[in-house]
Formats: sequence, C-alpha cells, structure tokens
Amino acid sequence: MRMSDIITNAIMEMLQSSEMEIAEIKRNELANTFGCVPSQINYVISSRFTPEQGYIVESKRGGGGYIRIKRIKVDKSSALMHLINSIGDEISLNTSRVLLENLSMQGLISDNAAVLINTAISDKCYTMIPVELRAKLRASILKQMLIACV
Amino acid sequence: MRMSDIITNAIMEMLQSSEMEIAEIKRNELANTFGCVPSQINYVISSRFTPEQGYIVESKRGGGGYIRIKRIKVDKSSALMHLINSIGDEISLNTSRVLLENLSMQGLISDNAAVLINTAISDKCYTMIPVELRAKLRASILKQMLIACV
DNA sequence: AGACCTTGACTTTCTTTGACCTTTGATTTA
DNA sequence: TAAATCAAAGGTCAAAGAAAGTCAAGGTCT
Repeated sequence: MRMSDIITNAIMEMLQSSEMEIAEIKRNELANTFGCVPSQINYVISSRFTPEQGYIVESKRGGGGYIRIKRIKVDKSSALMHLINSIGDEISLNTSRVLLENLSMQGLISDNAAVLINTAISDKCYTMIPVELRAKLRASILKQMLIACV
Repeated sequence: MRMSDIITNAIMEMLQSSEMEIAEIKRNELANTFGCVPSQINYVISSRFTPEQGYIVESKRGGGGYIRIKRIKVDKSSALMHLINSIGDEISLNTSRVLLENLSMQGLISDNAAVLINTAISDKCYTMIPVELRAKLRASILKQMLIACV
C-alpha cells in the first residue's frame, strides 16, 4: 500500500474517532511514526484534504506547532435542526454550555453567536424567575436562538 | 501545551475575572509560578496582547513594579454602555425592538447580534413564564446580551 | 508519456532562553 | 538635606530551537 494512503487513512481515522471531526497532528511526529519524510504529510493534505473535498486545514509553525484538519459540515442547517429537535423541554445550564461548545467547535454557529446565546441562557438573567421554571425557560430560549442561527 | 499559551490563558482569565477587564501582574512572580524566564512574559504580551488585538499595556519598573493589561473597547462601547444603563427594570417587546433597530442602524451591534437578541426577547420564548414577569425578564436578558456585545 | 508519489534541501514562522540595559524607589553618605 | 549608591523591578534584543511550508528533482504505475 502507498505511504500516502496509509497517512490518509490515519487522518481519516482520527477524524472519525474525534467527536468534533477534528484531527490535530504534529507533522514531524506523524512522519516519524510512519517512517516518511515530513513533507509527505503536506503532500497528502494538499492532495486529499482540500476545501473542495470538504476539509479545512489550519496550522501553526514553531515550537508546539500543529496541523489541524477539520471536516466541514456540508449541510449545516440540517445538522443544526436535528440537534434542535433533540433538545427536550428543559435543559440545564451545564448541558447547554457543552452543547454550545460543540456547535461552535463544529462551526455550526459562530463564536459570536455562541457568546450571545451563552449570555441569554445564564442564570444571571433569570434572577426574577422561580428556580423551578428556569430549565424550561432556558430550553425554550436556546431552541429559538438556535433556530435563528439556521 | 505551549508555555506561551499557558501564560496567555492565565492572563485572559485574570482579565475575565476582573470586573474592569484589567489584569495586573508582577512579571517575575508570574514567570516564577510558571517556571519560565521573565522575558517570556514580554513575548506573550507583545505577541498576543497588542493594541491591534484590543489591549493596552502599561507598566512600571523598580520596586513595586507591575504590568497592567487592559482590554480596550473602542468608543462604541461607551455609547452602548450608556444606553444599557438607561434601560430600566422592565421593558416591553415593542420598546426593545425599536431600541435594537436603532442600535443596529448606528452600527453599535451587528445585524446578526440584533437578530439573536430579538429572538431571545420575544414572547415565543416565554410561554411558560407568567405574563407579569416577562417585562422584567426581557429587560434582564436584553441588558446582559447588550453587555456581551460591548 | 502522463499522472501521481516520494524525497530532501532550503525557507519561513513562532517560541524559548539568557545576557545585558534602564527605570524607579529606598537607603546611605558627605 | 542633597547627592550618591543600591537593589528591585521591568525592557530589549539577538541567538538558538522547534515546527511547519515550499519546491523541484527524481521515481512509479498505468
């Protein structure tokens, strides 16, 4: 089997096993484990993980550098809608936060939107609301705001 | 993780936990707690807390010296803050809408933010909330969200 | 032959480290 | 008391180190 395919598979697997569909690699390390030259990693990425093929790649040089490969969600809106529908009648602040973090990671909502939604669902806003109503209110606002993001 | 990122995070946290968005550090002390050389603090500051990135930094040498990092919000922020402070304890949906429309017109908040805020303050979200609480809740959410826009 | 792969020398970017410099406030000395 | 000295900060800069990027030459496979 070709070295390029081996590397491709390795990256694919990382992508799949990661919740966020993000693979973060260290170029030299990876090249080392597969016994190839580092620039081959670049070749693989530029030939098989292009934007046209649904990936975005960011990297940083220097100490602690990395290459990050992300699968782009083609159908953002349906993914979002799906998730919205899975939110129940009530939701805790923590669950919401995690959910938003994931959405933001996956690029389904902008960072800015995430901040605003986080604000709107925080207890800071709900001081005048009886505690037993808050989870319901939060779920309601969260869902509506996510719908507005679609 | 990179030392520079660790330091960056520490400063960010100080900024966030401080009411006024000011972090005051002692260079040598901080370098010591993270086990790095003092000038690394300077590196972090000059690479991640520049004016372009919205920070101003002042410092003083000699005994009792310090480095102070402040997040600057361009001048929009004072206009926004002023307006936020003028919002009372309660607010109607209509008044809010007009207000948001103006803010958006003046470019004090993004269109996107306006849409999200509009969503979060709409009665659609508040069905489970007693009617007499809604205006209060709306004012609270509106203010918090606007603050998040500053 | 043409398309795709592999390799490696060279480049660019970012980070870490350390030696040396300047400022400031406190303390000592003439 | 005014000037000199000292110690405690923080500032600067350049060299070394750590990654990743580029590109072109040569190899394979069809």
